[in-house]
Order: sequence, then C-alpha cells, then structure tokens
Amino acid sequence: MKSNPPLELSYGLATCQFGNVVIAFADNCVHYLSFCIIIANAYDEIRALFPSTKLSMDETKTKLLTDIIFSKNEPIAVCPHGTPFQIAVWTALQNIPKGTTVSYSQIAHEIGKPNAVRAVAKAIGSNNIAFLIPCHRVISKNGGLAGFKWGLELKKQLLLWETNNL
DNA sequence: ATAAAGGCCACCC
DNA sequence: GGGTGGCCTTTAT
Repeated sequence: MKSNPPLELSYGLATCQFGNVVIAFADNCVHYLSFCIIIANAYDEIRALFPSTKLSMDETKTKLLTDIIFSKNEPIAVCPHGTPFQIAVWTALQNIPKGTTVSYSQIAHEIGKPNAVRAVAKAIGSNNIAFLIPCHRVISKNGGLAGFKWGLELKKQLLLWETNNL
C-alpha cells in the first residue's frame, strides 16, 4: 500500500446473506470490506493492512453499514488504498454497471494499458474492498468465472443476486 | 537488484 | 481440447 493510510478507523464484524463481513470505515467511507470465513482471524488483515492506524470497534455502525450495502442495496463511498496502478484498475471496476460483467482485457483497455492483462488480474485480486469495488464482475473472456478470493461459488452468488436486485 | 508469480489471453498444435 | 509464451505489476529473495 502506497497511499497515505488513515489515522483512525472504526471496524466491526456483521452478518449478511452471504455470510460474515468485516468492515473498516471512517466518516461513512468504507476503507476495507472482506467476507470472513474464520471469525477468529476476522481482524488480522485490517491490522496488517493498516499497521499504524488507530482502530476502534464499532459493531453498531458496522451493522448499519452492512444493512445499507447488502439489504438496502444503496451506494456508499469507498476509500481504496493502493498503488497508482491498482487505484486505476479499481476505479475502472466501479464503472461496471451492476448486473453486467466484463473481461480482464476490457479493464486493461479501459486504463490505457491493453497489454497489462495479467497485471490487471493481479490488481483485481488484491482489491481490499470486496463487493463495493466489484471485482466479482470481472470474468474470463472465454466465459469462465476465473478466480475469486473467497471461492467461485460466492462469486456466482454475488452476480446472481445483483442481476435479481437491479 | 533480481527473480518469480499471477483471478489472463492469443496463438499454436 | 491442451500446452506455451509474453504482456506488466507486485512481492519475495
């Protein structure tokens, strides 16, 4: 991570229809969102990602945000942290309309680096704001789902849910 | 500094 | 179908 880390963040664990989610946020802006398989490790990644940030737990606000994101399905601001290249890729992802998918090479074109396909894939895989930065909408050009940090089954479910909740 | 590894894709059998 | 090589960035040595 190269951009300036936040001085302090609130964070918490909540449940949604896709399982447990961990969120770190400040001022209604989400800095981190992850699906959580092992509760015991829920906060390890946040700590690793923001080693010098003051973290304070706020389960109430976390539940509120989870509700906004996964139940009300309303837009919410994100503050991604990454290298300029990663930010460019993640920004491009946010322009993918809900309920549609694109290929990795389309994103590469979008950011003006048509040959950086593999680099794009890597940047997408290292996205720290799951769902809000819709890395699940990027699939393989041959029609396959390609990969997903939490398994292809969840990727499929997210896409399905989106097409049914436009 | 250098090497190796990617959530890929186009191209060849 | 399956292998292979190359694109560019990040991460590990």
